[in-house]
Amino acid sequence: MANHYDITEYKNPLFTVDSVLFTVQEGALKVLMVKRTSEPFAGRWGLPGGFVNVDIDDNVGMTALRKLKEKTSVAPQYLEQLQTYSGVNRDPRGFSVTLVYFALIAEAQVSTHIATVDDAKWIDLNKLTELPVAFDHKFIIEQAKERLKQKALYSMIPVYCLPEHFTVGQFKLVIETILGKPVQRKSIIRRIEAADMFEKVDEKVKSGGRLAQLYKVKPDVDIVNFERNLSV
Amino acid sequence: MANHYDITEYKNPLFTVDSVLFTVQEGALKVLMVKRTSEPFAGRWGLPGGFVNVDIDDNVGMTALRKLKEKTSVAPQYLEQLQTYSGVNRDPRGFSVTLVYFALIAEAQVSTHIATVDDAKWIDLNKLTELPVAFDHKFIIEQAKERLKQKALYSMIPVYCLPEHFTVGQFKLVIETILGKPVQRKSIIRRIEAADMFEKVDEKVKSGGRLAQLYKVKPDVDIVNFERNLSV
DNA sequence: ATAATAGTGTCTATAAGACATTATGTA
DNA sequence: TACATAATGTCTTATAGACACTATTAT
Repeated sequence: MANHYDITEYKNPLFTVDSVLFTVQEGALKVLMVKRTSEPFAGRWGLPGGFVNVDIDDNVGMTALRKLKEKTSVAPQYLEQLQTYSGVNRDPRGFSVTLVYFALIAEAQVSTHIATVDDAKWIDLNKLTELPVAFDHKFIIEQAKERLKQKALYSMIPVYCLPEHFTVGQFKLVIETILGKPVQRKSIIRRIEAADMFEKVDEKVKSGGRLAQLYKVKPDVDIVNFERNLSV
Repeated sequence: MANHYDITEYKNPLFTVDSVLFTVQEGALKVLMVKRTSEPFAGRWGLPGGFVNVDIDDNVGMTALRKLKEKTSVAPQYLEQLQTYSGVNRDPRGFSVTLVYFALIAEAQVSTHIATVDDAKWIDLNKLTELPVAFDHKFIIEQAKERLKQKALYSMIPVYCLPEHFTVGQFKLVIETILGKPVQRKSIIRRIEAADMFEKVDEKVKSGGRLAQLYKVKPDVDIVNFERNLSV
């Protein structure tokens, strides 16, 4: 082919796909970390991820899902691209590029699986400083957390940390955990109504007081973005 | 090294960096396109970009800047990551990954340079359908445009399509061009004051009526995000 | 004086915050 | 009955939209 651009002339950067999978468990924001068995940073904890397998992955989103499934056994309820991190110094093997995904899941969906493996576990974001972490993953997790906090202000994505059926009280707790501050129950109810993403389940559950209405996400709805943030 | 992960075992995906550089010129939103001289898609128009040169690029942001500088001679006033696009079918050479940046520049900064080269030109977004475009770049440009519109609702980034000194009237025109609908002059003035990103220049310019106050961006300020969108 | 654009004043509309009130469950 | 949590009602607050009004320039 004339003018064919021969890629073998170029040193290709190392390309990997990692994911920051968040959940809310016992009123704490947690992130899934994996104990590394191979160099570099063997023995330290890092984000679940790895290399693209061009023979089985149709695109890099599938790489992220495949690697997450290896650790959790299921696909996350929410997945979007966060950012790409790159540099000549972030990996001792040379110039590296990591595409990082940002994911949410209900803890109950994966708790039994996580409990059975010993190389993956939920790390409380407030205890991340104590953990020996590989690469720049601590920094990446902080950026992912900021994105999550921002999105929690103008969208309902925190619902993807909840089980299929959930109450307003549970929703409130998840949002408050993510934001690190209280929000008005009334504001959440108003948004549940305005978003038109949710429907009442014909069932109520105990709550310590009056029975609480259960809600679920309507099938095949998209995330609604509000025009205003909750107050910061 | 024990457990060293040998990357030569893996077929590495093709990794490139492209940029969607927008400007506003004569009341129209335009994007910088480059005529491709090499395969694939030789002769078609594509986004400015190319392969990382790991010997001279410290990170992929520098790749984007280097490639843009080749076409415009200057660095854009605003640059951020848009998204990564990937797939086994988007490039005939095989599985490819493109990290796309999203950039803004004042047209006056580059007009003379663009005029001297014949492989790069500004394409009106409304005339993009007529142009033979390489890869999935048409789709990518549409997504970049959506991001720009969204950001114009809650931030002042459209200012990066303006020259160093600008009037409220010019700012208004740029925002309206990006959003494709009129906005209240008053709303812009309110945000200019609230953002605390701008300062008055001790100079006014002709406008067809009363002289218009010039503004400029304060040095080293960050972009302010508002808690509310302009109305959609 | 007239037209044109800049800039201000101010009323309305919308959605979030605050918080009192009512509802309904358990101990 | 006491208490706890759910759910509603409603007043306040903040900021954008609408638009009238004033200011200043050129012709």
